[in-house]
Amino acid sequence: MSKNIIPVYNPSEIEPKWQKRWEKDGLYHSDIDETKPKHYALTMLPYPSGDLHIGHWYAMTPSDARARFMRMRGYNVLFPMGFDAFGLPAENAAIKHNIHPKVWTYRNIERMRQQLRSMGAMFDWRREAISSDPEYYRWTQWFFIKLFKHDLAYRKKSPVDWCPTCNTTLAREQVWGEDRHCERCGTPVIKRDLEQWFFRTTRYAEELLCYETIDWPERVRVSQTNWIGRSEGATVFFHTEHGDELEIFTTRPDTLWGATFMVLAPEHPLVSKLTTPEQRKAVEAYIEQAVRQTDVQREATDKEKTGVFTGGYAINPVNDERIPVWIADYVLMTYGTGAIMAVPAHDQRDFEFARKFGLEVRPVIQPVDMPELRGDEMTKAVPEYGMMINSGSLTGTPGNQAFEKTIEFLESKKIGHRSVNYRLRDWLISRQRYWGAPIPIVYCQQCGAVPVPEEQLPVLLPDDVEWRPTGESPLKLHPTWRFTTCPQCNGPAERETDTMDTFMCSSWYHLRYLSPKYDRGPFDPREYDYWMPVDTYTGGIEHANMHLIYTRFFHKACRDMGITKGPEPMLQLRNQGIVLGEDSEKMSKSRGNVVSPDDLVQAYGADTVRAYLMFFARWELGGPWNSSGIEGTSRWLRRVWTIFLEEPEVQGKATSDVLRNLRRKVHQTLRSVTRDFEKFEFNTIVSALMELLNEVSKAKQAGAWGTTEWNEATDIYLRMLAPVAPHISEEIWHQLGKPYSIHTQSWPEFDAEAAREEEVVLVVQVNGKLRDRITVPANISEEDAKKIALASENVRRFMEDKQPRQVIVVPKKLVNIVL
RNA sequence: GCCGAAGUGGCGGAACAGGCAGACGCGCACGACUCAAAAUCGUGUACCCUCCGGGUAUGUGGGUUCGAUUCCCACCUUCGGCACCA
Repeated sequence: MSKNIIPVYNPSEIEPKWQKRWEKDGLYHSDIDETKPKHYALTMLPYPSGDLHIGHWYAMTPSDARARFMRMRGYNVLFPMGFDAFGLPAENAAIKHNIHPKVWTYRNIERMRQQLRSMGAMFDWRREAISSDPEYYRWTQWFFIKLFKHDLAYRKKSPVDWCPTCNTTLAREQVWGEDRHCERCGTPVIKRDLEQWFFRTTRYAEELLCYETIDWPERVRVSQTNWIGRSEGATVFFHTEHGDELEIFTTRPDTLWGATFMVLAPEHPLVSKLTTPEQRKAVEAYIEQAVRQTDVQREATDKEKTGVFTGGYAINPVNDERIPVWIADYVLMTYGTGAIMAVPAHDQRDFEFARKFGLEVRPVIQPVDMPELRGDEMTKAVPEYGMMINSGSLTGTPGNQAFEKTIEFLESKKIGHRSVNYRLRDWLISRQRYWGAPIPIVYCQQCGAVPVPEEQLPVLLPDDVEWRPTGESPLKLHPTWRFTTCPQCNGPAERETDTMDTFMCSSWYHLRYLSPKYDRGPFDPREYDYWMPVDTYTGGIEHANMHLIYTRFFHKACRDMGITKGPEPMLQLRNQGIVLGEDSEKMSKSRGNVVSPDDLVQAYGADTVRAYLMFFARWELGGPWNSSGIEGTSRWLRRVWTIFLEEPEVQGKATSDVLRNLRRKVHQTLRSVTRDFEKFEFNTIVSALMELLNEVSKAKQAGAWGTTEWNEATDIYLRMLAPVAPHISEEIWHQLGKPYSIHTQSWPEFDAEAAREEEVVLVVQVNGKLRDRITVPANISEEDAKKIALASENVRRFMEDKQPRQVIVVPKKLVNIVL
């Protein structure tokens, strides 16, 4: 029975109340403050699809909690939010519902702003940036021109991946899976030969492999390293019989003497010249079918090798041998030089090809532990290193020197050199779609591709377009937009009608947040100097090889152009996992397993949803949703409410032991919660707070209410709760008459003395098996611990009068008696 | 095939530095309150046995160690990524 009647915990009343108050007071405004250390906490910005998904909550609320924690620890924290608002879904919705992409997008943004506000996150909305605003994409275009002027953007005709459903080209990173499907819609892509704009990401391949200055998860670093795909080897110059240079890349220069033929990609420019009249028909037929095939068919690894002899020959520069030149689709035009030397004895692919077409297999490497290799008897290639044989002057070179010696040989003869190749390609940024930032280039018959002068930016996206997809850029179909005059010669000219990949917009949004209204540059340099780099970046792992490579490239390119500073844009990265449906499947409307955060907020309140999202799984792993589990966090917050607000009948009667134990538990929890916030271990933060509440509740029953210890416990508890559940903590804080706002309070001070244990439970083992537990003073000596353990009746029973061979004492933990 | 992550009660998960396996929560069972139910509060809850007291358990099999969920080796399963990259 309580003395006072308190109102029930009603989140739907207190949450909007405090959200309005915080907004009105500008509680979460972050401004430059040189007196405090800064902390730029960034969470990946959402695409305005129309509804905030539980996945957004899962990504954002723990990030918010941690940003709040950092703020309480004395940092001046910037935690902004915005929208990645250009992109295909807007156009698809436009087509489906006959609504303008712009109207659709901005309507969604408005709705999502409301949903985001319901989280009670500490977003500084003054810094909101929307990538489809002209004042934003003006600077996206400005960056494009900078890259263009520094030779980091170029236009090239090349076979590119085309999604027939989305009617646009895709960057390589946007083509996924074994069947090479479109990242967005799942349609297998096809190849088209198109003039497209690229950024020279490959120029930064080497630097992108260095992660020394950043604290990023291993799995992201490994994934990027694999994506970049560095290979060390040699470039070697072969020649055709006609004297044309035929450059190849190999990772095994030591096998050069075993090259018995060469293979070119069907698209290789020298194919036509090499082909003899007798072979022309067969070669052309092969090329035609290769082009017709999808990449899926062509690049299937289990497919039998196919190819055609060109009739032409090349000269191997190491031994002047004349070897036949073939074409085959297992050689890709997009890697290396599109041509290889084939060494069937030591490369499995070349081996399969040679066997199928009856070409010579000549071993030139003899591993020590293998019987002598004979080309006509081998059943598979031998890729291991070994002693060089049949290799002219290098014959006899041992395996561990073969690579280096051959490179020295090539360089001294000037027929090749050491080189490094990357799997990474240049970033294709052209999109044949409407709803994106127009590429600010004008084509003039006299002057060629001319960048739009900076003072004329932005190149505005017209509203009156036909956005029905035709395979052409919608802007091309606009009656007037594309026609303009050349900024250089004033002659008639046409605008580029492709728009930019939206990953371009999201490569620099963290900079626009700094000063979204700034109009003298993409960002205010004062803000940049104070806030950058981003200290903590949180978001989905799916961006490991896309956004997170692009944004690093972008930063490094800008650094070299004098726009940004430092080696990296984001110092610390942490990824959350994915929340699956209750059926353990990916959430989707068609499966009917979508969890709506709005419904949950209505039923339980934002604080409960936040706490449950932190509690229910390890953040970096995610997992299936469990709708009954949320009852636990809901119950917990209701108990927090009554335990701290409801005055009990029993007061001030607690024994000193009870109070000492309460203090100890409070400070032990403070230690673990602090540590877990630092380590992004949100689930144990919530469980530690639940555990402490159980202790607090017992102390209350034992009469602790009203004591100094009780007041300290309340104060520390609410401060620790504040980042997790910002509304209820503010409300209780307020009702207890403490000064507004709890969110501007500092993080509690840890008292090591209070947290200290005076007694510990000593575990006693005999031969490693638990036989007794004895409570002893924490500062017991090893000798005494040993004595007490040996005196235990239970222990004596299992010792069977034997003498211990060894007694291991782990201070404050255990005694193990080994017989 | 290659690379990465993960396998712990009925379920989500915890275990900081090699030292009590299963914290915290869900679920379930029983009890209190109630005319009753909900809510709330309390107690219990890995499995097996001969239930006093033992034994067995962290995907599987080995190893190191007084002692292994934790370290090492081999393997299995699930998930994610890459895939003829010369």
